[in-house]
Amino acid sequence: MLDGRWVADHLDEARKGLARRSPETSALLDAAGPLFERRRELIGKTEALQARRNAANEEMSKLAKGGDKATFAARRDELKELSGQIKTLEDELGKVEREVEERLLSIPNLPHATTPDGQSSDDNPVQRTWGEQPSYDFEPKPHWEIGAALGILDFERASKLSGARFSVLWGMGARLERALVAFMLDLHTREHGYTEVYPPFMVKAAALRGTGQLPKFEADLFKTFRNDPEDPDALYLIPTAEVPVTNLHADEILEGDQLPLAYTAYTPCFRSEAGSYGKDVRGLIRQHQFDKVEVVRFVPPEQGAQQLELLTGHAEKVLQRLGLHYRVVALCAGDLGFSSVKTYDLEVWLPSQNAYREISSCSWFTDYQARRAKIRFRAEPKGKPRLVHTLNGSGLAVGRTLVAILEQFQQEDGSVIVPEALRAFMGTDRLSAR
RNA sequence: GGAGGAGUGGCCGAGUGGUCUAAGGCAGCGGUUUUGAAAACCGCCGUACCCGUGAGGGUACCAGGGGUUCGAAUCCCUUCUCCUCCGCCA
Repeated sequence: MLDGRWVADHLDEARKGLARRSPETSALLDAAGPLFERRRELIGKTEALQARRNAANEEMSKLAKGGDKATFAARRDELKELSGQIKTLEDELGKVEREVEERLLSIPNLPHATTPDGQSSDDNPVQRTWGEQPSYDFEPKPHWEIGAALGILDFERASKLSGARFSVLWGMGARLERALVAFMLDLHTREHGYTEVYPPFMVKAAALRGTGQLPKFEADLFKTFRNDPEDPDALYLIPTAEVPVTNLHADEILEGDQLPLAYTAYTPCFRSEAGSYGKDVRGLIRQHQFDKVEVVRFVPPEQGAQQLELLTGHAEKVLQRLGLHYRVVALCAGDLGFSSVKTYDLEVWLPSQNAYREISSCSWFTDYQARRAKIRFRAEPKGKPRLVHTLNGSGLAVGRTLVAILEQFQQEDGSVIVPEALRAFMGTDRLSAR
């Protein structure tokens, strides 16, 4: 979340920044100024009375020992009155603070100066393109046809088990999924310096609040409960490893010389995607459950911008090693994720759709997540704690990588060439129907 | 799931209603001493927020929330976490 104090002091600047996302967004600030003033005022009043009570307590302590019952009783009655006033003020202050907090939690981050203007994904400028767009002297098939013909992809049985938007991988399909996870984790740990993490796949609401999924995006999540759907301790299935991995350091003060911290994690991801029905109804592109290898970095604020380039490069390396043609776009302000100030999407080429499709999203959150999750560090051993900057990116979405491999490396006879980098894991250089 | 026990500052640990601003120790930082080091001694040593240009002042926080009281780390209720034993179990 944004710094409430900064927002109160820079309302115009904040409003301008949010307006780059959308006009409605900047309206979220309208009540912020007066509310913050009210908070200040209440803190002043409350603390003044609390100070009086503290002073009186000392006196009461002496009176209690002195044995002057009458004076004691008189003072006690006065103080009862004071305590009542304090209680009222504290309750009021609590209400205002909760309201400030609630509002701040639903205000998105301010787009970075280098984030391009624009309203939708159509306005995202292409930064660079890697590799040659492959050409085929036959009509390239969609991955679900290729997968069905190879006997490795099964949506009918998945539907029997779990309904729409689930999939079953068979045989070499399942193995390819596993190979991709292992390949990606190996690359990031051995060559890019990431520490591998295996986190829980279910988290508390606090973790989701820390990274920004809650309170605004509850509808996109799967929530679990035992008896009571409103149970405040109910757990959610993670929509991305970003959530458990970023929150690993919630409520911590890190030492400056530990930074940057770099973690990579494989997890399944669970998304309800309530708003997206009708899109990508066929195939593996949009599923309620999918695998992803994520990379997450905790860095000093000064390094945020350069670390985004570094992290994006690490995600790109996966595609490069696999030989998959892709491009990089910069998300425009209107298309930017809630917590991000700047995001690069990697888009892989899908010949059957004659389009580039998102396979990774690499974002810089400045101190927005760190403030929510209270992730701080000391630049100097004795220095004041400061908020870190967090970044993360998919490295990569595994299911979509599998899709890209099937589609880009498909052959006219229905077989699929296995990329060099995966052959040791797969034990073969080609997937064929038998 | 059942029965017990526990949750204090980076760590250990004292503290069961009023010198409250949490004893003491360890670790850490600064200094004295020393040719240097160790040891010893002295000092410092949490976080957030509010007021103040500043020096500084104030408030809150002893797992979380609520309550009793003039006053709570200390009593009561509740949630969570951890430990021990029993049951079940990949």
